[in-house]
Amino acid sequence: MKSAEEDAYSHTPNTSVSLGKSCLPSQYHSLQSGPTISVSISQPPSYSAQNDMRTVGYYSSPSIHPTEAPVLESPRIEITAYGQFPEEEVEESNNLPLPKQVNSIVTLTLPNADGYRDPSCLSPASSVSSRSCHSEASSYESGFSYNYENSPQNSPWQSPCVSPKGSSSLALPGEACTHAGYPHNSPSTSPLSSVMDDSWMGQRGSRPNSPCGGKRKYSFNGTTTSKSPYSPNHSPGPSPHTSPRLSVTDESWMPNNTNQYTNSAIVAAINALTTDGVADLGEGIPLKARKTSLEPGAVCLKVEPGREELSPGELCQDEYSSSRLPLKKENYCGGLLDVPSHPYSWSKPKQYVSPSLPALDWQLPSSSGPYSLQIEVQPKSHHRAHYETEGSRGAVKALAGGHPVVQLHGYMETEPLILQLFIGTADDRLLRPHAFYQVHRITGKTVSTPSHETLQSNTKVLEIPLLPENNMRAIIDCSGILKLRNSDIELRKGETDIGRKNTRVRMVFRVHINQSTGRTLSLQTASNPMECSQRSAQELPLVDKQTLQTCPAAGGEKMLLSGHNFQHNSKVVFMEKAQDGHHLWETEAKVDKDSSKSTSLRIEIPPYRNQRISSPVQVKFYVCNGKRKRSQYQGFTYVPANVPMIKMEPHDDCDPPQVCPKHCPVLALHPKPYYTPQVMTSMIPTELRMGGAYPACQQRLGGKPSSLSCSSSPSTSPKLHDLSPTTPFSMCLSAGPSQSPIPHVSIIQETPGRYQPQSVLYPPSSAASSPGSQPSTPSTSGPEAPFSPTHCLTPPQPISGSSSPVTEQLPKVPERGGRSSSPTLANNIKQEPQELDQMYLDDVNEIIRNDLSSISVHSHA
DNA sequence: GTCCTGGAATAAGAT
DNA sequence: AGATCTTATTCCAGG
Repeated sequence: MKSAEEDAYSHTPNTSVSLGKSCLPSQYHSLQSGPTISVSISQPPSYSAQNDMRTVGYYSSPSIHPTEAPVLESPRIEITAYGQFPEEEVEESNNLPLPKQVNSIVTLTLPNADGYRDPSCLSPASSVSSRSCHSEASSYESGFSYNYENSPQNSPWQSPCVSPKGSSSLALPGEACTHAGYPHNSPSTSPLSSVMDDSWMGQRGSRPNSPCGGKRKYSFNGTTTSKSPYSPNHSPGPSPHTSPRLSVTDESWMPNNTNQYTNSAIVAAINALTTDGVADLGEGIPLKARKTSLEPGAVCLKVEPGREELSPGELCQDEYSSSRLPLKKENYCGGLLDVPSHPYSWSKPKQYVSPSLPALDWQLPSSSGPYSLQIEVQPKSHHRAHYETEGSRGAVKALAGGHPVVQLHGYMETEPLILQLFIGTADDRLLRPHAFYQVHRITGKTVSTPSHETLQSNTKVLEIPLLPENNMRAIIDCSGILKLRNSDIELRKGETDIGRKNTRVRMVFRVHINQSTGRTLSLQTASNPMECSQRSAQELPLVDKQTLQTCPAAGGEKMLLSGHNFQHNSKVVFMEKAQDGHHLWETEAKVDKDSSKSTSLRIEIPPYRNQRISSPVQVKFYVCNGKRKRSQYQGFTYVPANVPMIKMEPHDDCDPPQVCPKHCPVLALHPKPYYTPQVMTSMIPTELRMGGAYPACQQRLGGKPSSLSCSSSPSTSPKLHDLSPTTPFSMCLSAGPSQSPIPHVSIIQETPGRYQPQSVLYPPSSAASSPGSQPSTPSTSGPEAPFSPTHCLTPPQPISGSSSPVTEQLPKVPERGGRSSSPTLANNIKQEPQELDQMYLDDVNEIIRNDLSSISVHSHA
């Protein structure tokens, strides 16, 4: 079977896929013996499949072509969808589960056969994990490799910001399998999947490692199979065993990349054609995630009745989700999930009625004018996230017991607001929704804070009321963290981050304040990083705080490190790396073992290798408990002995400002020094707002406000993001070419092994929506491209607004191709590192150095 | 019975 | 290619 299967995938030049509800299983199986996959959807979906349809439409779009696949030589999969929605109709087909078109044929061109399948990537039937296949494919395709070396922990912090180039043909088999296996989308309940599993993975171990085969053994039992495999509604699944989890990689997770017609695309298309509302319920949410909140038979996210009252923002941003919602509720969630009664009524109109809210990956300020969103009580640095296969592991707690607390200061209105919470990344790149973790709503007796779960661009967002009577303060005792399987996420098209060792997250809070001017002010703040893995939490040292940020080159000063898992024999190593990642210097600091505890280490700053430095030098240090048990890098700066205090600009790597700790205690306590880029970036919007254009160096310049250095939140940016209804985010999409005279801003971020410049582009509108405008980042438009347009166009305001100077929001360039589905995505293009040749890199660095230099000089002056 | 947790077994991956 | 160490996931069991 396996061999046959592989064969089919490997050698079949043309694959015709027709999705058919009833025949899928068999059809799919036929695959094993034949080169042709014929899956037909003969039955109109009885669920909302807009997403899927959209996806399909996207894929079926004739204008889209895999950039890398030679059409003539590529294997082709023809999807004959009966009842497929035309792309244009998808959006308005909320209530049109039935196909408006029949026999639409989607022809997907795959990379040529050779590259199309990696011998090592076995079919689902094989025991080879798709993950490995996929991962390999991804890396391979991306042309990058993860260099964990750069980080003591091999951290994810360095996940490459590379967009997949598209064809992960290698993964095709697996994905195809996966999807084919769940033609009906109802991942969680689809009996088909069970069938598939049984027949395909029966040999596999209980551990699903791959999306392809990832199924728990218990799901193999025949009972899992439901009688009505095809209808989510029928989802038999009373038994939890029913599809414990399906591959997260369902179409919903697949970003649509223009140039990614790979297996993923195909699978996505297939799924789209066959998926029912269930699947897309959590379009971005892994089945399991949905499962957590579902009762048997209900395959959906915790969509409470109140869900209907999606915030405008949501509606706007996730038009698809909003459109789907009704269906979902009606079909699957109605009455199943009730929100605990709370004083706060979710049905209450949301305060932020702005049609367009900033995408989750946009960098927003934590304060503006009188308003300031602050995390009064930080969450513990460790929180073991639960898998979909596990029960909840409870709400995130605060270090001193209790739960995190967030408060909006400066808000004097009487209108309640909504506090949004989602799980963001904690690496040294721009804050963005974490691909491998999702916020998980906790309910129960112990939860005092009402919450409401929504979905925004594939990211679950918890909405919590901020009430004036509570002083706009909210106790976050309703938020847990769900871990998605790496293999599932990594298979998502456009996803460039890797899950392995990418276990740090931050809780990101947002609030949207409607101002009298009619504008909406969006503020955001992020918590300190939290380690979410069991092992890491137990073994890896973690530095939460450091009492010093800088010290004279002579060293000798004492610094107290606060954190976790410090050991008696913990070592603290200071080191310096060159831009190319080479170690320039490394030395061990003296640890005062007598005064050190598991949560604190007192060390003596070692002298810098060069006592005659004329300018501050950025170095790093980490705590080491032994081989492979190192903390993340912590930033530190050596300053010239005779230079008392300098408000330095970031180094080439854009590290945080080097402010003498003694002069800025707050900063000194700041646990994470590596967020400057975000802040800097966040500054841009203001510039744009003010004048439209901003100098390329503005980020560097603007990023240094003292407030920044003392900001309690790494992700917090000092600038205001004033949203105006008239300037919907979407406008970025249609932003006139006349804007952004200087659309290109470069910043340097540390990446594995070296410092790499990142480019943030604010291309003209045309570029934004034009695939071709994003040469280096297919993923940019990829994952969510299909949705983006809608999203952007959703704003009630005429796009004319787009002609106005770019949005005030600073669209952060999504670093994770698959993540941001925001329309802005299209506008913001992050050039992939690989796109920059060293020469360019050098040039950029040089320029920045010069700028910084001069700035420093001015500072001194 | 459902949550929460803490631990740990085990497979997949990385060295 | 095999051994060994890590990390990711799944399971268990107790409160």
